[in-house]
Amino acid sequence: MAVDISLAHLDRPFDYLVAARDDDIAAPGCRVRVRFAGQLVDGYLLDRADTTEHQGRLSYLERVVSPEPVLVPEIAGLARAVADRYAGTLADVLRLAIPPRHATAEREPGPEAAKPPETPRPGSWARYPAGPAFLHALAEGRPVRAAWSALPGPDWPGEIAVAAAAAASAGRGTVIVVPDARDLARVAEALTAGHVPHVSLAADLGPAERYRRWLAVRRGLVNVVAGTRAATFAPVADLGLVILWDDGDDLHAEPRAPYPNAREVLALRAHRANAAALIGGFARTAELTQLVANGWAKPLTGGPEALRTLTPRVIAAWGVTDDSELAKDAAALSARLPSLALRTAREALRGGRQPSSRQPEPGATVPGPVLVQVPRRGYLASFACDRCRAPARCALCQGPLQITGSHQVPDCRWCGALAADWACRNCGATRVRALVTGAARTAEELGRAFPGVPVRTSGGSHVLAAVSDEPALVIATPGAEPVAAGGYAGALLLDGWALLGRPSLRAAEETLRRWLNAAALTRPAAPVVVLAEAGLPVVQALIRWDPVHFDEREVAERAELGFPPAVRMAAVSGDPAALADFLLSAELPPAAEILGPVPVDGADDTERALIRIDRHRGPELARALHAAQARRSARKESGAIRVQLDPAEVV
DNA sequence: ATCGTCATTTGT
DNA sequence: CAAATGACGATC
Repeated sequence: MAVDISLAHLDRPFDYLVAARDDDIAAPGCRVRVRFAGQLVDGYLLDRADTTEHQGRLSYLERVVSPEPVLVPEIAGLARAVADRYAGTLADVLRLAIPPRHATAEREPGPEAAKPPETPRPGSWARYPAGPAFLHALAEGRPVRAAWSALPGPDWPGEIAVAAAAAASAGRGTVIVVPDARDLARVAEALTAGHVPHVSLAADLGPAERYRRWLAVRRGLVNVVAGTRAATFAPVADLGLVILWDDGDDLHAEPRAPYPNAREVLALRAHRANAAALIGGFARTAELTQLVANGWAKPLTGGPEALRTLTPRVIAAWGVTDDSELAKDAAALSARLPSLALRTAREALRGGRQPSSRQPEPGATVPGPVLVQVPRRGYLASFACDRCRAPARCALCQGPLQITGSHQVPDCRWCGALAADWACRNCGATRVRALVTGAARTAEELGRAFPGVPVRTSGGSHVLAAVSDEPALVIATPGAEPVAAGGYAGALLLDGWALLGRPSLRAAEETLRRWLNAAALTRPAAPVVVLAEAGLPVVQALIRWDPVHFDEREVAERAELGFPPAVRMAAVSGDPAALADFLLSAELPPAAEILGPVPVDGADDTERALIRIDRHRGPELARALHAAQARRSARKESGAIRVQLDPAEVV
């Protein structure tokens, strides 16, 4: 059996005797209680056997908590593999995988088994040249794996539903994971509309309802599950397909140990279960690009005709050679809203003519709501030239500037150099300004610029799911953009600097992801103004709606620099003495490179080291880190050390 | 938390 | 030299 103790040196099965009275209910997978080192602890029965390797005396199981076999073999194996991948313990992963028991829900018989749907029609998958073949493979139960670049527009939940129906028509189950509750509602609605029997495992269900639905899945009464990241481990019977939407969203990263990411777990799960996979979104991640490069997944992208007709018309606020807009904006700059953006919004709101050289869609001139994407509150203020608003960067290392504590002079976030006699490399001005652009202030300013137009806001604790087709300004932070019933008539992406200026390895990729996600909500050929320079590769990728090539370049660059996903990184943190001891005693593979340790900002007495190793030696590194944790926990050494593989932010 | 093992101390 | 004590490590 597996005991529920997350100490690395106890992360292995223990043998117990089963009393005669428990013999018929003690089935593999059920919850049990045992005396372990004097204490009563919970655990899961992994297996029954007639013999033991153990030399000493065996204890009896204290009791069988419930005969319900909640830990099915597929998940037991997956959880072990995830623990190994992330240098964590099985107990920690099982806490993420299996919901708390609810005895009342367990006694209920559950719903009747649903009958599988017919093979679905391809529908909007027909717009993808490889779409019909992909569905055909699913309906035949073949383990096809797709890196999906979804076409812009509202059809993706329906496409997910069709894929799940295709797998179901082959008698196979599907796990669908989306970032948040609003996406989940869309997918659940599409499944219902497509007559695909399913359960939705939302995070906000009460414990009873959550366990009731989860049990219906475990008991094989439903075989399509949609949910947020906790659904990654849903014990779907005869898994045939895993689906992950918007795999770059940081909500897919589990914040509890051992910090697994839904994409990695689902890819591992599909691989182990010989199931198909559909992973993607409007954007691409470096990790998914890597899976394509390895040959694990094949690209599934829209046809050129579909791309041409469906994508918005993206306009960068500043062209590389075009100073005329910049000159016009000189006055408007103080208001942070370039005249092009205001003009575009005005035309979209009242249904004006589109200044397009291409054939405008008839719908594009119909008035409608305009989406305005603004930076999330609490972003680190980034700095820009006071005159031309080019990002202010360190003269020595090109790092981003910041203002800390009492200093009036900005310093570099990367190398720490003071930017005392800073001069703009673009225009020569010597003053910097902080770009503090909160949603509330932008809303206020836009409201004044468009008297009589309703202003709706979505973000933070107040998130709108949808807005009507009436002309309105819809101000939203990234990830909180409401869906407009008939698509937005236009969009303004105002957070370019704040996003691109973030001191993160993923800044460009993440910026493109947020832009594409917002731009995908517009009508075909609707104008989208992005406040960034047209010459930047990330802006070009948006204009051409080509996240794949952008990301391929990104991955190649990261490989040259020795950044993930070309290498595997581990972050190890804790108090300085414990960390030093850990790093010294850990028998890391010789190829591992230790960076740091350095103090962690904002935490007293905590340091962090990064460990870098070739991607193929990831398993070795994880094993060594787990062994080092085991050594520490066996010696009851004080001061916890946190080990995190693939840390999200490697600055 | 509790138990067993093994080295060390203590009592004859 | 045997019994008592205690440190340590494993934990079924």
